[in-house]
Amino acid sequence: MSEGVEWAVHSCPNLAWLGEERAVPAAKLAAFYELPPAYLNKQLQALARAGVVTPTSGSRGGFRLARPPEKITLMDVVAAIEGEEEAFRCTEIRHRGGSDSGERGGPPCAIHTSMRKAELAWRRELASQSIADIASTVEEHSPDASERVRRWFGDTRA
Amino acid sequence: MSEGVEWAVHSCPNLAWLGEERAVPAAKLAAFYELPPAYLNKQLQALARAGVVTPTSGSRGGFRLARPPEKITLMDVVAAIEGEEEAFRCTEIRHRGGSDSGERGGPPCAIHTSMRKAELAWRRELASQSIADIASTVEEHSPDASERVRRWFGDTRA
DNA sequence: GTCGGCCTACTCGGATAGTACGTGTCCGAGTGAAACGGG
DNA sequence: CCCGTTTCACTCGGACACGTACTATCCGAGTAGGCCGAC
Repeated sequence: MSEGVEWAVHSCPNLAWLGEERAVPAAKLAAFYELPPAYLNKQLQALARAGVVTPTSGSRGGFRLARPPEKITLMDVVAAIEGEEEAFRCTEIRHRGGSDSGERGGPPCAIHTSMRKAELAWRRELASQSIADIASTVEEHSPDASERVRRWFGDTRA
Repeated sequence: MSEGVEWAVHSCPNLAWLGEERAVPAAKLAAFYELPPAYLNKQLQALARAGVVTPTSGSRGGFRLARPPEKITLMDVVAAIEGEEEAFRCTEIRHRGGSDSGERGGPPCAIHTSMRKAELAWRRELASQSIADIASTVEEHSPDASERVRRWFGDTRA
């Protein structure tokens, strides 16, 4: 799995804490985690294309969450970066060479079915957890997290 | 996910139907599915390293299942090809730059925990399905599958 | 007829190129804000 | 003092190199089986 997924998921709770009315430049988020600014920008662009965040150009521009953090799931973020297609691609090799029984389609590919079943379990688990859940868990362990984030992103502004 | 996973998983039920006392060369399996022989051989080598199949050299050599198909899970095969490490790698970016609270470790990374939870659901689902289950499902839909496989792999031998 | 040795053909196994995708970087188009000047 | 215009700095967005890992291939080491000859 791409490393950009980790960056994108980490960015979201910060955007949530900073509120929906405030835009954060990719460069500032990158500085927060010491990441390559241009490359993090690329990942945020992918989030924007997927409708997870909304971009704003010009001065005081940046990215903000497109909807309340309760409505954004980990599945949304992962799908935005990795793509919607399933990881296991069935190329129907059972219909090739000596294994071909002649009839196309017919019974579904048992292996494809099994792999998809596992992948659906993964997707279901990711879809059951929202950015708000992540933010809550973090604040539960360190209650000053949101305040620290707000201060850090506010300091360099003044 | 690598395409080799599909090839490896498809190969296993065939090895199961052909019995444990009979070895099948990689080249013959490749011909069965019209795959690059040398490359399929590479995947089978990975299965051998993981202890899923046992290789045999020399004439009448090849690969056979290392244990009964009921004891081989999809997880075993996928892990043999893709590796044991989890897909989402947490690089602890939360402890870098302005996000660093000073204390290493401390509370577990909430994002890592959530991603791992989803991945465990995936692994559990894969581990719950054996090669024997796959073979049974296939035979349920087309009862002559095992017989056809045995005949095809036997024909070129005589 | 049987046994031992040799030879051959066949198999895996790892080392070696080619290619697609993820990683990282750069510069330009567009925009919003702020500064400036005139009314 | 207020408003319109201009300028400017800042942001995203897509186009451009680089590295790694998957894909594909080839050739050599090793082995099991079969053949041949001697006993």
